[in-house]
Amino acid sequence: MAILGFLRDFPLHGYDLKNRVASLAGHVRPIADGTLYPTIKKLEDAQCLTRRTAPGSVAAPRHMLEITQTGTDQLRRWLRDPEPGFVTDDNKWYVLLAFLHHLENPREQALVLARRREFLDQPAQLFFDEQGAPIPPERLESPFRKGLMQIHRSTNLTEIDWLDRQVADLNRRAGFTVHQRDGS
Amino acid sequence: MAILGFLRDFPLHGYDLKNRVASLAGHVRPIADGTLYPTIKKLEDAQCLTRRTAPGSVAAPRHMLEITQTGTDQLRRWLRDPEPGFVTDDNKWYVLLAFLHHLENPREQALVLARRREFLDQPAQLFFDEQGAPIPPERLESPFRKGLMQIHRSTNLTEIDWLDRQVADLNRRAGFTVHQRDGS
DNA sequence: GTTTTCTACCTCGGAGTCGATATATCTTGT
DNA sequence: ACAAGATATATCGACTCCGAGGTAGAAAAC
Repeated sequence: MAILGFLRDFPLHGYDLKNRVASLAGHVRPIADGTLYPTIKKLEDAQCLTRRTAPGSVAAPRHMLEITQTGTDQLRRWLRDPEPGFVTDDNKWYVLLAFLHHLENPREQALVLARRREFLDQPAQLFFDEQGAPIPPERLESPFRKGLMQIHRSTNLTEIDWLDRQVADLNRRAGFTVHQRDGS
Repeated sequence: MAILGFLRDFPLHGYDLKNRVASLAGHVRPIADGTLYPTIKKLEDAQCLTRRTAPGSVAAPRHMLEITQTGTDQLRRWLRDPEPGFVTDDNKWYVLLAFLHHLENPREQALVLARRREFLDQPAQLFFDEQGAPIPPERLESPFRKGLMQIHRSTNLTEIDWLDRQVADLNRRAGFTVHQRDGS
């Protein structure tokens, strides 16, 4: 998703992609060559991107990669109907968010944000006693577990706040669009 | 790490572990049987835990798992000197945090928190233009990317604040410990 | 009395990722 | 002229994890 998402902005070569994906995914965890290049080849085989060999501006020749219509469609499908992990895994969610603007339709964007919002809404019960009964934060003995739940709660509220404002904004814009369409 | 960490609290059987690990790791993403049971076997082979077959209180017979001294040592090694991913990956970091109290020595605990603090300190540069120059948040066109960086910044500050207070507290306690030891 | 459901454990194949290794190109230093 | 180092692409083996499937016991539903 990150590869096609970045290529949707402008054509890039593998080495450049590597750095950009590394900065984004789980912030600045370098992505391995053994992961990147086979994935590029896979996307090429699936006709999601084309490559043109260009002389290296600095060093060895580059393979300039360009997204195709098939690739754009694929990217939009991934964004519109993300796998569960992209909603529940913070790292994956942030990758999705970084490219959600490629999904153009505000209503569809709002629906994806709503899925995240729904996930964040379920109360976190992280720790249980021997009988399997949930332990409330104030009864936790470990200060680290207490902090973990505090941070979790606080960051969730921050994101929920942003999500709500964003969804409202998107629905407003979608409403305008409908109104304009109705009026024409 | 999560398996040994939970067993350090009290003995559990595999099925129970499954639910507890699922609640913790990346909050409520179920862990697959195909991951759990081979890992338990691996830990058993490494003498990190022992198993006793007990009659199932509800249904099929259970394998009650207990951590050994070797297992406790292994857990403490993982906590004391975590792999890079446990500091840079949010999900893994939260798992580590959930068991950091098993590391008993406040000074060692503080050192681990300091590693996380150091990681959070480096400024996040997530997006770059065609020339490779970083794009500041206010010049981002996508509201999602803008929000992504806002949320990232805000949640980082929340965690940094907690980390600083916690490290100070731990160092204070470590100081007391040294003083008591000196005085005795 | 039979099926379904929940508990509980285990294995196999496939997919994805990494780390190590190899190769080629161009620039820079000596 | 040559070596060193950054750029750039690619492959291979090892490892991890998941999902699908299988076994089995006990309780609940029909």
